[in-house]
Amino acid sequence: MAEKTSQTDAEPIPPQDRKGRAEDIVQILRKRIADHELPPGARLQEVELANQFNISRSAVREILGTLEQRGLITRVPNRGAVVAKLEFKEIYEIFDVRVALEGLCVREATRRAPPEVWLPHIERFGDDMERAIEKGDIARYSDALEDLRKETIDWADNSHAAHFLDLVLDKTHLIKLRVTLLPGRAAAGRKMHLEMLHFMRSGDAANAELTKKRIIRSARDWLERYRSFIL
Amino acid sequence: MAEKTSQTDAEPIPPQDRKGRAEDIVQILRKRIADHELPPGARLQEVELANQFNISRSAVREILGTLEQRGLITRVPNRGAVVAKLEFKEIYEIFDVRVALEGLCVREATRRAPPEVWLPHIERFGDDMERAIEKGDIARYSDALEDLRKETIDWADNSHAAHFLDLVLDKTHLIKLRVTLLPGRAAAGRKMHLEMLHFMRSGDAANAELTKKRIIRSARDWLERYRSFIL
DNA sequence: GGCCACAACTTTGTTGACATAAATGTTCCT
DNA sequence: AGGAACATTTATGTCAACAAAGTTGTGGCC
Repeated sequence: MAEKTSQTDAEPIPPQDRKGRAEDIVQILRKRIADHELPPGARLQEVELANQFNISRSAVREILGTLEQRGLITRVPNRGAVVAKLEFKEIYEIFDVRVALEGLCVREATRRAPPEVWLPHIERFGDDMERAIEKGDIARYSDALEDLRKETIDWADNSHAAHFLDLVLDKTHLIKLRVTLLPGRAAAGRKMHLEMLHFMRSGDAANAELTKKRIIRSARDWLERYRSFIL
Repeated sequence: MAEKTSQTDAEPIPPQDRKGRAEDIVQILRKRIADHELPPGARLQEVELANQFNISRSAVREILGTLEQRGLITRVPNRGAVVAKLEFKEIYEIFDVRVALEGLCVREATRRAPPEVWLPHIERFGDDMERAIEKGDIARYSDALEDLRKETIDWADNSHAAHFLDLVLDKTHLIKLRVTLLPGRAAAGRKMHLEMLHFMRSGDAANAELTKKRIIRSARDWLERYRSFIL
């Protein structure tokens, strides 16, 4: 076995910046788990992580604690931590929660933001995007979607909803991507999002919310239809 | 100063039951914080807690970590943990989240549970309860409400929604109680819940959901009106 | 040859000591 | 007296060693 697992970071060890560093490492691991770079079932060994990030075992332990709270890993006593598996049922649970919370965020964002906020997004989801999707440039759509989501949550100004959405989106990040990649999904999603954005622009919070809910439910239906492909 | 803060528990220290014990202590502290037995701003000192529960400081540390994740305490570096304060804004945020998630739970519970499940609750919220409330027996109403909430969440069968509701209800537990104690609120709440229960009994998930949402929004309005009393 | 028992090894759990930062108390100088 | 610098105290942050549990490998016995 190799002497040491590669150290991602070999800085001169800042003196008392432990706290912030731990926070950073949580983000890194969140991303790796969300992207399945650490796939479900993968073991997270304390000493290995300690070496990898050049931190002490107790720091690793604390980090594992927060990842456990977030539901990203499960710890079995005396056996360590593994990346949590996402049960089928959980996926549907999360869709329902997303319908509720993202709907809330769209509604509130529509109420709070000045209408012109949505103009750049309407532009971005327009004809150019339609052509890009037709050519298979799904990443562009996905990026636009992500930016819109961020801005919406920002304007919704509800830290609790934002936090909870953060938690569930970590778990279903990859599934969301895969659904977007399904043939025809991006085109359908673009159209509906454009519709939603027009409601937002005109300040029609109720219809914006309904449309967002329809979008998420529709994504769930696509997942259901193609589930053998995606899971 | 006293030698030792009183030990709540002086068992012979079970051998390797650390994990479960820590979990218990989290529940205890959750309750104490929710009830304001530990009021906002109260300090939680590590050694003190360690003595009180007869556990090691690192165990306390882990417990404080989970309480922090739950948003019940805030930790400032090198200064320790204090019970988190609930800002005005947060209360409104939580009401909105509750409308979304409890609405979801009522809808799904209505869909999943056999209708007769709600009969005992309808009974319980009936005329007897009306008279009890008139006589000022608010506790009885509050208990019935709590049982209904638990059964609803149970039948809704959405662990994510249940978890998130757990988190926010810890924070607003006391406020919820105080609103219930406002003159007239319990009577109004009873009536609306009875209405909701009839929808649930007849399997009308959509109207049950709408009614639940109306109930929570109404509670928010009461809070707003009497906020100088409650906060 | 299969299987149980035992032993070595690996990994997590726990404890206590030490380091460091903030708060408090004290002293000395103006 | 007032205040700044310093010392003390108190609590948290960090680390490394030790203990316990689990896993794996080996050997003997039937």
